[in-house]
Amino acid sequence: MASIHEVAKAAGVSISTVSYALSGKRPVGESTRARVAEAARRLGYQPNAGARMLAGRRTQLLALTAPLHAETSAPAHMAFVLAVATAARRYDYDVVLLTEDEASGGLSRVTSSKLVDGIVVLDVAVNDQRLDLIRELGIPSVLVGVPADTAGLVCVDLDFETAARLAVDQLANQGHRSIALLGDPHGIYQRGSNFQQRFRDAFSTRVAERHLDYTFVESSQNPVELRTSIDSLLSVVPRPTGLVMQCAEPSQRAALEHLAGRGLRIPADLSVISATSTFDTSQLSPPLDVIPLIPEESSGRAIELLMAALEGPLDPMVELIPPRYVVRDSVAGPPTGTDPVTVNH
Amino acid sequence: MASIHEVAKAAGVSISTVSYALSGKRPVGESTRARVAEAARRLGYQPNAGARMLAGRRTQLLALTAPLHAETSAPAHMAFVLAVATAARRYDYDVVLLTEDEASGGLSRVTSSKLVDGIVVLDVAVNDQRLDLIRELGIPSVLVGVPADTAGLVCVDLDFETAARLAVDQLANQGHRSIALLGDPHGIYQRGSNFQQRFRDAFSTRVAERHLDYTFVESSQNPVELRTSIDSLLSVVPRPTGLVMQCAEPSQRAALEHLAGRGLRIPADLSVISATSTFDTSQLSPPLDVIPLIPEESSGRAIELLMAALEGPLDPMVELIPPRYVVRDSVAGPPTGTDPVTVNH
DNA sequence: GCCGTTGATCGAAGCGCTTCGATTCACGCC
DNA sequence: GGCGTGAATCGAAGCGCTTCGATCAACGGC
Repeated sequence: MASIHEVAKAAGVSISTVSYALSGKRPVGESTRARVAEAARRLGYQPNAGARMLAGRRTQLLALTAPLHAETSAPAHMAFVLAVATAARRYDYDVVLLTEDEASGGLSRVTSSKLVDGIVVLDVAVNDQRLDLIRELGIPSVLVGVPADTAGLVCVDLDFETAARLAVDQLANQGHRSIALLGDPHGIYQRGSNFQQRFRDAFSTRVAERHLDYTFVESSQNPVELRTSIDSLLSVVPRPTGLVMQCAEPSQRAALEHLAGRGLRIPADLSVISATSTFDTSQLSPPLDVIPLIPEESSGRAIELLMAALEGPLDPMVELIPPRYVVRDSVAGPPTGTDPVTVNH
Repeated sequence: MASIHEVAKAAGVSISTVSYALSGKRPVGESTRARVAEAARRLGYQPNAGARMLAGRRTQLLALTAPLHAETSAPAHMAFVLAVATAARRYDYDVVLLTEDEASGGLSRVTSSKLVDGIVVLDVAVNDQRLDLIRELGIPSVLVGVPADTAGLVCVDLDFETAARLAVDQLANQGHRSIALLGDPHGIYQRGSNFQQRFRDAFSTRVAERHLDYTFVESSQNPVELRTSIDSLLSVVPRPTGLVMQCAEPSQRAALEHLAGRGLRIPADLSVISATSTFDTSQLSPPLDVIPLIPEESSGRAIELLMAALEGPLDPMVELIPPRYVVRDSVAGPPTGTDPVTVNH
């Protein structure tokens, strides 16, 4: 509750000296600085946020726009929201959460009332309605994700195309000739969620380049449908010997489960790679090779860029974070002809 | 970008008149009010947030503190965060997100810098470290959840005790004499998440009151462990004929799945109730009877109370929202002796 | 020894809004 | 006809901070 005046009085200096001593925007004598710092500490001084916004040019607040459809794969979203908030704090920024219905209205509101210094856009759709607004708002903004039209935008994301290639190549290099991709449920592609589409498309492109047999199936929350999908995968001829799972954690768990039930040993009978997963695959059985999607990484980089944009205009760009391939115990060469597999039915 | 001065000039009045015309805090002539409103609209006037905070006594900002441990059952949390933000907007409030590590530090910061008018506490632990701080902060606050010590606090939550009783009674009244509860994974109880404990404890109390045989097992993310738990449930003598699932959606799905695999028909062989679920159980097979936990309800009420607290001090209280029981197709009487069940092994 | 310099500090002007008197004007009453 | 009354409007004082000159003292060079 202490104001800058009280700190000034306690330290025996003027309020402007307090301001400079605390912000470091002008040199202040060492002893003075120490006295001010001590007084501020002792009084528990916290600059009034409103006054700061009004007088300064920074509000120390960021807008975080994340639709957060209750249905969407929430765990991953949550991790991103969390990561953005945490990263922002490293720069002394707090985050104002803008959701769903308010997506566009909220952005104009917090922008024109000068509540926030910048915007982080999460859960970017391929054709996102928020983007035109972002473009015309002219306020520093960074997207985590890559929409169809990136003109005038700063985007950060994992390089899903490379990730897809990495997955394909890993299997191809081990000698697999027939591979499969277990993607997300239909609704996710349909909704235009950007990265799943990018991954899937790059995957099929790479598979063609490597001249592999390729099967794509969508997963499902419904275990019966999921099993049907997996069964249909396994009945493809030639049977896929490599599987990439790019879907939510429960689906990956359920898929492993079902594969085990079908008598398939991983990696002896089937090599499996978990792709763009935000969870810990070392806890699965077997621990899966994984190309992780690390929310802290993309979000952290997004905040870095946003902070740079606050200093001065940034050129539009799309920054893709190189994926990593983590080896565990789920990939090997394809089963040899002399070691035929029995698939339970 | 228009300021109140420009609106005043455009409408040919003083800035104070603009302020009163827009806020309605003093009577303004009808024609004047119309002119002001029109000018504001035409100029796209949005009051400067900082100036408002500084001059007024409201910041129109709420702190939302939600640990959001990345591991915790995220989907439900997300829904609550979303619901709070949405409810706040109905009162023209925005929400500043405070997470994890920052839980306490963040609260002091946004409070003493007068950034926020009030606090919503989510994901309350039985013994939550944030609560002492909340108590001494003396700023309007509402918890969604009920901690062990509610002294001096305003809490809102579903009445989990009644929900538990409702579930037990529903089965007991149908004639079931042996029932089981499939709870959350061990870690959740251990972490002190409040409502799961309350539900479990009330459940066992009620079961004793109704003189039923009772089995409790924890669930697991790991499908193998989950199945083991369920198997151990089913081998209890007398075999439970009623099951209440109070765990995350994937576990409920997996459990149903496994039960079907074991050859148990629902509700013919086993009656099942889904409790405190935030998802749509009508999409499961079979559609489950459910005692829903509705984030919009608790969060909405929390915001209502918080708004009341902003008007004037509220007496500490614990407001429990009565649960509802939704009938679908998963509960019937216990199997009769003449209709013995074969359980696959 | 005087002046220009430089570094440290201060004073004051806002930032854009809310809010509290004060003012103005039209009206009706004695 | 003067005055009280009340509604409508205005002016100005902050809210607590940042920031831009201005001031001041100490110092070295001539």
